[in-house]
Amino acid sequence: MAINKNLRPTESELEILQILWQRESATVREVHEELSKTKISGYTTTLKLMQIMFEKKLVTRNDSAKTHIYKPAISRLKTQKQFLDKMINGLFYGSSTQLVLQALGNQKTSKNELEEIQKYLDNLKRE
Amino acid sequence: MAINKNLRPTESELEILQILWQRESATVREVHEELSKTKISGYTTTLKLMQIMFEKKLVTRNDSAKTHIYKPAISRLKTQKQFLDKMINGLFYGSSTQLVLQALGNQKTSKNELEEIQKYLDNLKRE
DNA sequence: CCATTATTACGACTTTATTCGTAAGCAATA
DNA sequence: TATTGCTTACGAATAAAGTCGTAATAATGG
Repeated sequence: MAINKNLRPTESELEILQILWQRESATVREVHEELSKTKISGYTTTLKLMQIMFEKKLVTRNDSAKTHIYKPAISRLKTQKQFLDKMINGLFYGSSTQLVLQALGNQKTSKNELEEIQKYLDNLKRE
Repeated sequence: MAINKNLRPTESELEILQILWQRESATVREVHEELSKTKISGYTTTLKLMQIMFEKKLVTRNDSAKTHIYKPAISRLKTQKQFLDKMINGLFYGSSTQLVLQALGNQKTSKNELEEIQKYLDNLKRE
């Protein structure tokens, strides 16, 4: 009876969470508009997804007005960590260093960003 | 008729690929033994998965002998990159730097590893 | 007050992923 | 040669994710 399976958001749910994290809160309509910029699907699809997310407690909602207002119920950081860990273990043989090197190599990273990372590394080394 | 959808390996498929990348090649039995260390499922499940992976061209196989021998058909690096990119875009708003900082913060990283990363960063900056 | 529009609720269908049972064949060996 | 065991092939059941149609209801404007 689904007591409390540790829920990982699915891919579609993640897209919706991304929007909610950015906007703090949003209606189904607003989320759907945003999603429509990059993918096609019906309004009721978005609605249904958000209702399911509510049941899973991935979002909260204020239903005092007819048009409900949704907010994320899980934190962006915690979710990122969850997925990062899965990826490190599932694809990088448990080595976060490998993942970091890959990530830096893949993308173009600006000099400023590189220095930001170096500063961060210096701090880490001091601890 | 499934011409050539760009196939992302599923979670189970990734587990199998991990093993194949490590061993270079393996039989279904060998993969299954390895998987059994960390999860329970029947032999034919592993078999079926690997057959599907063959259809999807995620692996190749030598079926000249009765017991087929499987090899990965996609590279570890390419696959890591594929998933990294998806993650950066889908969860880190396109910023690989954010992902890197998160990853370093999450896990315990040894001093040696930190220095390895720094060396790598120095090289990157020079380019 | 009535017609129109927007919203939620709900159920059903589709597709993809995972799991396994069963049948058939081969190969070693008693 | 029978028997046993390991292998592949295949189909089907189950589960999970995503999609949408339809109905009911609330809100709004003439």
